[in-house]
Amino acid sequence: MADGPFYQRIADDFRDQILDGTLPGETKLPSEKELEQRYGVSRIVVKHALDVLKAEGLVIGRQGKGVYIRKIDRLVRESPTEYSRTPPPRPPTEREYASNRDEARPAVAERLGIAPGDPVMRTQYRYLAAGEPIQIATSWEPLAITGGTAVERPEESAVTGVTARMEAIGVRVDRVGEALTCRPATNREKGLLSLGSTGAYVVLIERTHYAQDQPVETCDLVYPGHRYEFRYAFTVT
Amino acid sequence: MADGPFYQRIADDFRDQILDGTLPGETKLPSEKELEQRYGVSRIVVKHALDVLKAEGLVIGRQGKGVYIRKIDRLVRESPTEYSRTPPPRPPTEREYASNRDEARPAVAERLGIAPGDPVMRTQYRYLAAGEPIQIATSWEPLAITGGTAVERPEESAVTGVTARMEAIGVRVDRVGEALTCRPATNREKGLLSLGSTGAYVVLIERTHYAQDQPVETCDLVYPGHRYEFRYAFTVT
DNA sequence: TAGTGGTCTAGACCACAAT
DNA sequence: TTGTGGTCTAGACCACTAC
Repeated sequence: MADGPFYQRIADDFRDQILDGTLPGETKLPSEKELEQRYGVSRIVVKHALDVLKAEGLVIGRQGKGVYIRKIDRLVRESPTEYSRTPPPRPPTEREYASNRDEARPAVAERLGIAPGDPVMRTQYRYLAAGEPIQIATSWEPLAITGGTAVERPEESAVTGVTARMEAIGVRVDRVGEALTCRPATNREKGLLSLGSTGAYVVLIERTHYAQDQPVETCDLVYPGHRYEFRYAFTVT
Repeated sequence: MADGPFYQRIADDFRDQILDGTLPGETKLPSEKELEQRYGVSRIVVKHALDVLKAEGLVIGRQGKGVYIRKIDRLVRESPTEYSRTPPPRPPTEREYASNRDEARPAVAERLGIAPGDPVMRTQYRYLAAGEPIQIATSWEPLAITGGTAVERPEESAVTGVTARMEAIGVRVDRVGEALTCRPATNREKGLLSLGSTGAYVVLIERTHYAQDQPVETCDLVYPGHRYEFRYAFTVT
């Protein structure tokens, strides 16, 4: 068999069986006592192996019941081939939001092509489906563009959607860029997304809208990583 | 302060500092002994906290030296806005590959719109930069399409790239779809990508090429999740 | 009440790095 | 030699679940 420490061998055994579907979601793992006997190690080694799997988000411990394989039923984020100016109907989600004037942090300033400290409108969103949070987002718009207009506050405008709102003030969005990365969730994200304390990683999409190569809005979209699949479609020319 | 168990409080403290950049890459964490005293807990609790951070891929333990914050220098995978038929020059990477006739597994068959067990050409790739593996991929093509042609074996053809090879046998690729997910690495992937035993998660892109809505090739692209950023660009119409 | 996992302690031995 | 992290043991107490 494999060498390496016992706890890794145990974790490796289960990880591959979980990932290849041999052990489907909601399956109960053998009890810690049984694993001690099966592998001939002490309880703490078994727990260490299970802790690894928990931290990877593959299993969930339920006190008094057992350790269960985490069920994965991925939501799909369809990325539009073309970002149209008439956005498609939204899925049945609730939305919480709040807008505040703010000064651009350096990272945001760079994305918006403005100076750090320049005034921006920051809007924070949280999307829920069936009462469960499924996405959070933070958007920044330079007040140099929207300040004083009818669409200054994104969610209190007559029209919604970045392209449509910009269009309403004569700014024609012609390009959108997305940068997607994957990382562990911060404590704030765990709280807002109701993620467990272990095995929580998120997918972060940094999205920027441009009008003639000038950024007019940038946004951090944060998704629970284990719950989503991201689809992109391209046309070959 | 936060409540919850000590090991989580410790892990939470460091996680947020690492993610917001307060603690940059290659920083050495305080020694376990020092953390014991700082938090007033036993060594095993400190180790548990560090184990959580290791499993999340945020820190790396170096025996005899200390625990260090993992450095992140992300490679960028630029996704072409339009998949052109003359692919852009490849980055300076080496490539290993092997092609074999195979029978389609059910999951692959479904992606290719063929029956399970139908003959396919399976090609496995591994890409290396500066000797380090940075990506692995597995491609499947129905032999019903390429069998007996000059491009049957992808890497031994005069032209490379799916669109160009298909073009050479009169199949005109007009659409490409990608589905991106994030998950822990399997043992096989850890081996092929030289990933450490802990904190290893990958980004999987399932990509399919279509010609008139008929799948002509499908491919699993596997990237080390912590090392990559994925960019997508869209034109607003 | 019995079985389960969750947290924590005290201590041992090992491998490796720096000096 | 000293300090570091890596692995493992034996055992305690708690919280929760099921019966």
